[in-house]
Amino acid sequence: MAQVQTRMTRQRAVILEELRKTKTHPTADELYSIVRERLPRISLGTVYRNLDFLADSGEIRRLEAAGSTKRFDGDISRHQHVRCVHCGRIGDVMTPREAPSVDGMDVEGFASVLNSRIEYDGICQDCAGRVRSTSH
Amino acid sequence: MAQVQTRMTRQRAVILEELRKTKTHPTADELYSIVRERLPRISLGTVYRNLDFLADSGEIRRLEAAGSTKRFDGDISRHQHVRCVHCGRIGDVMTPREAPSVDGMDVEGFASVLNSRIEYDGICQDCAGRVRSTSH
DNA sequence: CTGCCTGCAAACTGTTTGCACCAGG
DNA sequence: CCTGGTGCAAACAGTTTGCAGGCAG
Repeated sequence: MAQVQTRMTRQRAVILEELRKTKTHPTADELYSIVRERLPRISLGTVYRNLDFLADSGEIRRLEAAGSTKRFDGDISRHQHVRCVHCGRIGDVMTPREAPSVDGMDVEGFASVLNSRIEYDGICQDCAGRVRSTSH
Repeated sequence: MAQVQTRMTRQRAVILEELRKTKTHPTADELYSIVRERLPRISLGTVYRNLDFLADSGEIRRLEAAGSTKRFDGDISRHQHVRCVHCGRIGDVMTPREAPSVDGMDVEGFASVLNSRIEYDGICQDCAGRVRSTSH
């Protein structure tokens, strides 16, 4: 169950460092272009592999958010997210409400309920501006 | 802004009917194979187009759930979902907790917060059985 | 040295779209 | 009829993976 071995390659280190530095909850692609400025020859596959690795080992968080593209967060402290319904961008909620307990919850067809989470939908400032100018 | 015109084709009717009949919150693909039993020549593209259409016109609900594959719900009443962390399957929560209000919520970078929703993670019975037998 | 990790490219999955024909109202 | 909807296939976007060589420890 524990990791057999871990190699801190330059790629892995830079990915982790840049993810922790940014506050934008980037997709793998976005992080790829950020990291490429420091490691021009890194491949997208490596970014994916390391994001998976880092998420599995608990150093970063895979966001369980709606939307087609996965996003990642270098901040693993417990906090909640707003997601822009137009572009999928994610922001941090500063004053989180308590998510309800799942103790004793019983759902048909489910063996167990592990935890709950509050998700917020919103409109980010960029999209708000864009909608105002576009007829939509 | 209103729909210009709407044609209730056989395909659209069957898709809507089958989606309302099932309780499994199917993906487009799953619904495709259900519908194909009645309309063997229907195309997957048509299923996607109609799911989009029906969701936009409010007759069905696109589930804003985590996971890579979109799922749809023929039940548009307000209720909450548990999602299996292994297979993505979705179940209905029978006794929903109230989702917190978003009045006056302010998030940096966001113009507005529209609504909140509680999501539950769980393990469905199928996966629970499978995990027990597999070493994982 | 050893074998985990990388770059590269091809493969895959889920979804969208262009086009010519079809059929609902 | 007329124009939205359909089937089909090709195109896309995001992600995963096989392979040969590279580098961390």
